[in-house]
Amino acid sequence: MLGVEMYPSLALGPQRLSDCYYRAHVPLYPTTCDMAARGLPPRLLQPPPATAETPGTPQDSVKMELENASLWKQFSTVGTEMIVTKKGRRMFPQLRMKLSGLNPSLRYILLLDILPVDSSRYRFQDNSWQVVGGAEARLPDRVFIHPDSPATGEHWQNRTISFHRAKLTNNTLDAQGYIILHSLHRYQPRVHVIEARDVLMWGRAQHSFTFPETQFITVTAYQNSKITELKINSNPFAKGFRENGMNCKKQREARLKRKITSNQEECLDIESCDPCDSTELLPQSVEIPSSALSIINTALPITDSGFHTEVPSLLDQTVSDQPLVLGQEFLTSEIPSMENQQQTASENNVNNTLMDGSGQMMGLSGYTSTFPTPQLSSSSHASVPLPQSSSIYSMVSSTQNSGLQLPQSSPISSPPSMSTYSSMPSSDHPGLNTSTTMPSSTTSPPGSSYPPISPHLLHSSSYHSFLPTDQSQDNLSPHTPTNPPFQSIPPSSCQGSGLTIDPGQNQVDYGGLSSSNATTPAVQNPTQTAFPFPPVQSSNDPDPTSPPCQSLPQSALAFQPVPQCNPNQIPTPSDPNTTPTAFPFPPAAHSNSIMTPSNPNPMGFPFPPVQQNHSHNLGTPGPTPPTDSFPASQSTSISGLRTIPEIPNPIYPTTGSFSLPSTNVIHQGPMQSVSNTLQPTTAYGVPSFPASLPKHTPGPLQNPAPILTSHTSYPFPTPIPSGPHPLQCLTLPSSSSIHSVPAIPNTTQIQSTFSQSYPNPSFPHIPPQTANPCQITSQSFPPIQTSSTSQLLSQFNPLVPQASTHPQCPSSSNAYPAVAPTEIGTFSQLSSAAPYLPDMVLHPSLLPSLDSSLSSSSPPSLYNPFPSYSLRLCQDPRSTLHLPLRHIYRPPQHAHGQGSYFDLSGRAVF
DNA sequence: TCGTCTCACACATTTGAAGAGC
DNA sequence: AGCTCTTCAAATGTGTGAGACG
Repeated sequence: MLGVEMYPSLALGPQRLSDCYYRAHVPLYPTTCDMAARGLPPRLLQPPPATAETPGTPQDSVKMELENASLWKQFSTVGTEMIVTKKGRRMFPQLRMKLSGLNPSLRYILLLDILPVDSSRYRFQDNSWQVVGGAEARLPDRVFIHPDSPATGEHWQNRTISFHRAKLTNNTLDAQGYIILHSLHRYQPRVHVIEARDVLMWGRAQHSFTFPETQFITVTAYQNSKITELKINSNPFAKGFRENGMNCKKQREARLKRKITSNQEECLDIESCDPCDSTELLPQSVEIPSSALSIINTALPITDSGFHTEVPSLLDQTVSDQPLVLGQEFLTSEIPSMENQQQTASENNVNNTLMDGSGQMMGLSGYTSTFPTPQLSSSSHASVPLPQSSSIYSMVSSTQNSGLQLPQSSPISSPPSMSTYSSMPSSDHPGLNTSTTMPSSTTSPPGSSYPPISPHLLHSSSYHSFLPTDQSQDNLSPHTPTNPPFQSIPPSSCQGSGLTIDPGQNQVDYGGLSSSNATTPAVQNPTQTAFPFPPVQSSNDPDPTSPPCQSLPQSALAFQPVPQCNPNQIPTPSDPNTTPTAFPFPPAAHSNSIMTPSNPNPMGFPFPPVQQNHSHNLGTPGPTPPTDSFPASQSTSISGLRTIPEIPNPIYPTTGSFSLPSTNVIHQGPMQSVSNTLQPTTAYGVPSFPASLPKHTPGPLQNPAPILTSHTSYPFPTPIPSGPHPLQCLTLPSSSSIHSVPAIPNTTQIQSTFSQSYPNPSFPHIPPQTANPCQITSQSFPPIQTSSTSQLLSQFNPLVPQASTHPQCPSSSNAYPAVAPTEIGTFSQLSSAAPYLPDMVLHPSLLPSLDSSLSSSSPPSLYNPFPSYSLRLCQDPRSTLHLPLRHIYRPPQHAHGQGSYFDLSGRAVF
């Protein structure tokens, strides 16, 4: 799927990369879809189970470690909150990771996307996060392309990879290319590593990694004072708010007082107009401030605010013996190093070390006590200790499938180290559970404060990598609902979603996600679930509007995320300190393992656990490597749909289509079988839309389903004769996307938007005329897959065309909010109009700089900039892919902006 | 009334340009 | 002329609190 077309910037060179944003039009969910999404259980989203990996693939060894895992864990323990603003806000902690196992000589592109964990909306009440309703319509999926992309494996492996440039916004009309998220929703960042051997050959191998501890809830203002404290103490930019900072509470209050007093004085002066009076007043005014200060000083410590004395300044902290509530000590110490730079590896290490230590501290009861453990409704949840170490996971591991996994949880709970965190079994996760039974669940259990992160997620290291296996590609069609994997789904249950949800139980067989309530013990046992279930969910879905089946909801997709963490899969490193390694998505086999839902987050993530489902995945629990890597799993990838969906198999299916992880992918052919296996796995998997989608969407589904599947797999018409186009193969599994399935955005819109809005500047070279209308017929455009990435990919695929027609997909970019299926636009405009037909554009100047680019942390480029990659916009005359180019535009950007964003959504950005 | 969001604010950090020195 | 280093200003990032909005 990925190709130059998709990421033209890549071809162009580093600068371009940084500057360019790609917007794929992925239509927002159709309203119907949204609704459906809500209904869907999180599980649906599970990652595709890994199928057997191709043993030989190098990819197998690909590992990703979250460098600042300890910091993330600290936040997750409390319940990570990320500010989203209209103007865009960076994430903190930053996503910093290290990659290993890449072929040094091959080029890869790294993508970041953020998936909804569930279909719930949260509210911070009683010092905890509780589900208060269904998630809002899914927003257009956007992908942030690491500015260094594409870069060689050597490049990526020799430095810390940071996505700090990525920004989050709640502005649905964002034109900056930032990642659009809803406030008060829970998300899971996911990183994709896509092999780009050649411009034309992208996506041959795809790995997706997710780290449970990086889950967060978006907010427009911090809700939990603990998070505020952590942020202030950890983020260099917030240094001013530290106790010793000039902008700390004391100082601010003092200033305020002074201000007030001065104002008063002025007023007095004005009123009195008596100089004498004013002079007299001065003293008072002066005093006031001082007094205020004194008061403040005394008071501050007491206050909850982060500024307490408790929070030592960095210096203090290091010195202070006081136990930090949240492990502040650690943070403080860490902060400096971290922040300052972007991090040299060494620094990172140091930081990590520190962090780890902090993490441990956090684990301490002390902390936990502070933090309200999520109360489960009834029962208790075993508190889950934070798993600092991967080890926790290990415990979980393998269970089987479906798991219920609850058992797993048990293990988790036990971990001594862990702070008392109640971890909900993944299944428990409110959002996830769709089951009707859950209703209660929907209401978040009072106790559950933060919905715990799904266990698997918790693993710090977890990750799912999807290896694109051949199968996956072909098989997976994200949307294909019917796919075998999902077949299991009872009609009653959200049919559309491929997920099988046990209506009664709400379980979704679907892969790992599963969580049918029934199945999973946790689920069964309400108490266990720490997380409030999202109201939305399925059957019970309160939302009248949402069609039952449709429920597919994005949310479902969103949920998926968790799977990855499948404890089983994840090796739990014995050493807590060890940075979690992200593993590639577990092979299908894992599925079993994955699901260990129970395991709550080792981390103790406050978040309600995502369901993992995993049943499918489960399978492979066994081997869960220790935290580290799971190469193998990848191979199986298919299962992984979610995750990255299917990655194109290395092998490249003849078709070349890149299947998106989306469920669709799964469905496809071979996949079916796979799917079965996969489903369970899903840890993370890309949610399969298919199921849901198809069913729900009336029209589209029919064909669409197939089509969709195709989507995912849309082949790229690559020049390469042999196989499917690599690019095609790339599927980003946006879990969500899948759901969304979106309709393909209207090409017209897209075109117009892009071309017009972002005309050439970025791509001057491309001759407008070139645009080949034919290529991109609206028709040709398949409905966009749910997953953004996938969508993107799909879009690129020339093959896709058929899909385009899909009525089902609500496409239109317009849709952005939700597009009615009918609305789905054609891309006709694009085709003809497309300004960018260009065949190839070479940007010699740019090329060189690739590596050097961006990331501050990153060292100079190690390799020559893709000499071979000439900028070829439309390599394949046949391809319909031109579209992508159009999407690309140079972000308005601010100077520093680096990194590229892909907007998967169909909406035009402006 | 409550919850949520937006905005302006002050401070800290980062970045890049300009200048000086070699 | 070219390079390196330092300085400075601007841009950017950050949390806070007041106010607006529904």
